[in-house]
Amino acid sequence: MGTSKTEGFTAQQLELARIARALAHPARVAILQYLARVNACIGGEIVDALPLAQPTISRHLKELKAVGLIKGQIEGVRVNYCIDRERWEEVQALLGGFFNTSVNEQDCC
Amino acid sequence: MGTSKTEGFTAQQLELARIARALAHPARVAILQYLARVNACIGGEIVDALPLAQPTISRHLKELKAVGLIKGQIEGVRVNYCIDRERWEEVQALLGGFFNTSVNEQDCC
DNA sequence: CAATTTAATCGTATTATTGCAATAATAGAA
DNA sequence: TTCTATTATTGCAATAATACGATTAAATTG
Repeated sequence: MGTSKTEGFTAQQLELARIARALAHPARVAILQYLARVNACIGGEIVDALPLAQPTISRHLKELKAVGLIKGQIEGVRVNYCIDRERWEEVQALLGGFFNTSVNEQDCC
Repeated sequence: MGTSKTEGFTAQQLELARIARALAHPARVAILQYLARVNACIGGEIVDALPLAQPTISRHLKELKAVGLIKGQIEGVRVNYCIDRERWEEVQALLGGFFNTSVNEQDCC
């Protein structure tokens, strides 16, 4: 049905999936890398840095904002975007915890 | 257009997005957690453990296999699934590297 | 105010994803 | 071989995601 079932899954599983989905597009990965690399908060130069049209990037920014990974501050005509460091570390910890789940040492198949 | 553009992005960005997409569903997160938790390789009990129909889970397993996070070994009528530990650690390192990107200390907006 | 600049939203087209019922495929058991 | 058990595949239907042109909104400038 195109819609993911939510009943029967834990809040953590849903949260992990939600975060992963936010990262599940090269443009959004690129945006985050760009914002992390540039020392200052950068506005619409993101559009110049990516091979996508402005409305499309605006959409991707919106999705990243929705999961809290970035913030946008209106500054006159421009908008300064930056990574939300607090949330960034929160997500890092969540994903780190997931991947640190003890995986059996010997491959079993 | 429903299809992500791939030109203009780095191989690493595409790979990260591909991995994230594999994790972008609670059922797939749950499957990985289940396989990580259960000490032995478990076959179709996954179907009993999740609130989804068998064909749907088969589909999710296929996607996890496609990114290499799990392996399936046919054993008679059953299939033993388990996490591919090598790939698991590879993905862990990739995501870890991504999130360890130095993010500016002071929030800028 | 009019013009400009920048970002967001709308409208639309196209493709992808999700889910399940039905069916097929495969291997072992009777 | 026939039956059973288990997993994969197919065939829909519904919804989500992606992309971009056109437009709108908001603030600044002249």
